[in-house]
Amino acid sequence: MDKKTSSNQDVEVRKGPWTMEEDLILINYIANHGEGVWNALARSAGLKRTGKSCRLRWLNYLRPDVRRGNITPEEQMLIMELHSRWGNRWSKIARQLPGRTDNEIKNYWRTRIQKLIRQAEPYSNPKYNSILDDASTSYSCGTNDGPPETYSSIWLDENPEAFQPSSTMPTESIEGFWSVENLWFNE
DNA sequence: AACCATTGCAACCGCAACATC
DNA sequence: AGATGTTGCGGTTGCAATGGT
Repeated sequence: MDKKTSSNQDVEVRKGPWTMEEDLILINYIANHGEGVWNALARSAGLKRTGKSCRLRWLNYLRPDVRRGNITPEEQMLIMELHSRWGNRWSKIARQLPGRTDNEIKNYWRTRIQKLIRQAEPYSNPKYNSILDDASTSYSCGTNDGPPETYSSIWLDENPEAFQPSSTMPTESIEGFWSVENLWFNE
């Protein structure tokens, strides 16, 4: 799983989890040269990764402004709200949540919110089923005749105690920011 | 303690859109 | 106008961590 050889001409391409050394190389290179054409960047930096892989790693984990973990109740509400409006437009949703990435939101949706909705299913409210159908495939974008009741209202129905406005935001926001040290040693 | 099932998440893949030549 | 390369997006997979028995 660790190393593989790409099909084109003996160019060794690493796959799988990034190492700390690779992260540091990428961070340092971008710090010195800025973001550029990712394929060229990967070569110039001496990384045996595809440009695509470098871009993903940078955007999702290494960028200084990326917040990781601890999705707040406010953010969860917003995700539900926006998903009810836009469907699986993860990058669009992510732009409304500073520091959050489309990948994180997508994962969060699949692992947490879908589970939440499924748990609500036994109550056999038709709205849950329609939401699940839509969520598992995709919304037809641009239609603004969205559901009158949103996910957030459903979620609040199920978790009335969970949302306490403005209680947790400041500290968690700060904790969400990374450093190379806590990226690799404190998690 | 050992095994199995489930969960959460990082990373990859395929595709479409866009840019450049 | 077509070929080629790059970027961005959404879906999916693989695997480590965790929980349950």
